[in-house]
Order: sequence, then structure tokens, then C-alpha cells
Amino acid sequence: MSSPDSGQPVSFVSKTDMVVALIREMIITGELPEGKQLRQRDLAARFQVSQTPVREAMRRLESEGLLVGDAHRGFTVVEAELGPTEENFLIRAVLESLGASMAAPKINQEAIATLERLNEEMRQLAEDDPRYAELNREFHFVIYEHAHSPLLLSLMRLLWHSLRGGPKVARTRQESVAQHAKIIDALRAGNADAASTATYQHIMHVSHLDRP
Amino acid sequence: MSSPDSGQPVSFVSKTDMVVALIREMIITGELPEGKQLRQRDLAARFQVSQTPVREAMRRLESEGLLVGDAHRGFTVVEAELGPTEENFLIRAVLESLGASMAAPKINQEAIATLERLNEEMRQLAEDDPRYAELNREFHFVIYEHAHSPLLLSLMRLLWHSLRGGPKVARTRQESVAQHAKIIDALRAGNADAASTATYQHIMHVSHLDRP
DNA sequence: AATTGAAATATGGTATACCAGAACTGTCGA
DNA sequence: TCGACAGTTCTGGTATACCATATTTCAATT
Repeated sequence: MSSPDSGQPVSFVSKTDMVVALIREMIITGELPEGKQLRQRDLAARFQVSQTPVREAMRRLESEGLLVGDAHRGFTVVEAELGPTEENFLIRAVLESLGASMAAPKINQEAIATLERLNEEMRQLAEDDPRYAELNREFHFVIYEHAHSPLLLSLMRLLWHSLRGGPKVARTRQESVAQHAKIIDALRAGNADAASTATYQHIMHVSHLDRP
Repeated sequence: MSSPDSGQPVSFVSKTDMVVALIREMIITGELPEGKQLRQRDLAARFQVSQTPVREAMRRLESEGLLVGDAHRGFTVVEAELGPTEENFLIRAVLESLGASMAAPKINQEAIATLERLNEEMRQLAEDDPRYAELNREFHFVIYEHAHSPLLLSLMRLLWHSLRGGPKVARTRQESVAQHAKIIDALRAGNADAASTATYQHIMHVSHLDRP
């Protein structure tokens, strides 16, 4: 193969990782609806890779709970809409506050800076800007990643997948930004307890306002 | 291939699944020490399969947090006792206590009776009976199911899949049974708080005794 | 006409061959 | 004698060819 390698950065881009990220994104954005049968050959052709990275990517996504596959029957996107949102927010609050407390003693200055940048971007967005959801997701996942627990990350991905499109949170963004700042402060101080509490209140506050 | 196929069971034994199970077992039993470099070709030769299933198996185990791999530098066994295990129990404790509190106001008499029967069976098992793990799993899942949250159930399946029973918790079974009884009492009383607390202590207690 | 079975096709599973990158070793120079 | 550089070799990553199985469709028989 002699692909042009259009702008490949320094290193470490495994095609499997790339495909994992792409499929995950397609599931999250809804481009791949629930129950969609995934054809290895189609995906391989679409991504310009062979079937092998696609297969490994599917295995990973299966372990993450986003896909489910039977032998010789292929992989399908798992059904996302699960249960009443009220309880889903409770689950999210509990898990995220744990993630924050786990991340607090481990997070570094660079990540803190990233969080502040993301929060600042969110602050400057218009209330109805659709990019808010993506920034918000990124903000929270930066925290989870610094909890250094692959299991927690998998759970979070599954969780956010099922909340997909859901959290309405239309008019409380400025308040969310303020709460994000509180979380950042607690993380910077390495205060696991405060980070946990702030995160819990952040999410449950949103979920309460979420109710009609 | 024209292998003798000694004993082909009824169905669906994917070689990848087989290799996943074998490697996991080797890690758990300590046959593969922490930090051990895994060579794909060696494993493929040992298991009489090609490299492809071995690679996919490693991807899955990486997602489960048992292995960690860098590009072109191979996979290594993660430090099991220190690593994510401790945190995985924390995650489980947090999620299960939430599940218990959600189930407390909803659970019915029939489920309570089922829980008592399961706990009684566990009490009567010998300490080293391998059926304990299965009963224990069933016990806990009966509770989650009565939380009536499909999302929680999905997360729990992913969680238990990663923990996969665990070789640990060998000698504290009778104590676990007693704690199960406490959980049952709280559920019967519809006391969400007590159920949550009892569950949390149950799981963390196990995880602490787990340490060498 | 309906139902069942057999053949064909499509799809996932597996093996193997090949490529790229990293580690190791040996030699040459300071 | 020590260090650095280059060549070799080992190992993981990728592609492709092939096999086994599941699904589907069409036809024949009841």
C-alpha cells in the first residue's frame, strides 16, 4: 500500500483506533440508528481500510456495550432509549460524582487548563447553539479519562449513548457553566469530596430543571 | 482444515471467545504474571489458532482493563491487584447501592422470597463450591431487575462481565450471606437508605478483604 | 395455495502472507 | 573503553484469500 497519508501526525494512529472512534461517533450522532446491522465489508470500504481493523473495532465496541454481536449474524447497534430519564440522571449523577472523586487526586494542570478552556467556550456560546452538547460531553469525558479507569469510561460511554439527544437543559446553561467552574476548582485543589459533591449537584440540578 | 474436532459442542464456539476465556483464566490464576509481555505468535501456537483470534481477544481484554497495549510494542498484563480492581469494586459498590435504593420501594414479596431462597442456598454451599458465584450473581441481578431501569441493568451486565465473578471473595462467604440478609431486610422494609448502605458496605467489605 | 426443503448467496470467522516500525546488537570512531 | 549509528531481526499491524454457517429464495410436493 502506498496511501498518500494525508497529514498523518507524529505517530500512533492505529487504524483500529480510528475506526473505533468513527463508528462510536456515528452511533452517538445517530447516523447509525439502533438495531442497525453493521456490515463489515461496507464499513471497510467506507473507511478505506480492510476488514481486519473493522472487526477489531467492533470487538472493542462490543466490550463497551455499544454493539452487540452474534456469531455469523453480525453486529448491531444496541438499543439506546432505556427507561425513564429521571432515573437515568440519578445513575449518571452517582457515576459521575464517583468519577470526579477518582480523578481529583490524579488530574494534572494540563487537563485543568483544557477544562477551563472548554467551559469558557461554553460560556460564550449562544443559548441555542447546538455545539454546546458536544463541548459539554467533551468537558465531562476529560474528567472521566483522568480517573484512569477503563471500566468507568466504558460505562460512561454507554450511559451517554442512552442519554443521547436527551438532556434538554435549554435555559440553564449559564448556571451549568458556573457549576462546571465549581467542579474545576475542586479538581484543582485535589479535593475528591468536593468534586464529587459538586458534580452530583450539577447533574441533579439539571435533571430537576429538566422536568416539565 | 481437517482437524479431528474432538467434541464439537452444540453451538457457537468462536475461537476468539475461547482465547479470551483462556487468557483471562491464565491471568487470574497467575500463570501470566503482571507485566508479562504477550507474544501473539506464541499464544497462537500454544492455542493452535492463528494470530487473528488472538489479536481480537487481546482487544477485548484491553477494553476490560486486563491488558494494556502500545502500538508496535505489544500487550502486557496489567497489574491486577493494584490496578483497576480496587476501583472497579468502588464502581460496583456505588452502582449497586443505587440499584438497591431504587429497588426498595418497588420490590414485591415474590422477589423477596426468591432472594431469601438464593441466600439460603448460598449458605448451605461448601466454601469452595463453584456454584456460589452463579448464585451470587443471580441474587444481585434479582435486585437490579426490580429497580425497573433497563439502563441500570445494561450497566450492571457490562460491569459484571468485566469483573467476571472474580477469583477473590473465597473465604468470606458466610459473612457475605449475613450481609445479604441485611440487604433483604432493608428491601422488605422498603427502606431505600438502609438498602443502599447495606449494599455499599457489603461490596466494599468484600473488596477490602480481597487485598492480600 | 401453502409449506417445507434444498440450493445459492451473502456474511462473519479464520488463516496466512506481507508490511512497517521498534528493539537489539555489532562495529566503528572518538 | 565508551558511545553512537547502522543494519538486522523480531513483533505487531494490515490486507487478502478462503472457509463455514446462516439466511433467503425458489421450486416441488402435498
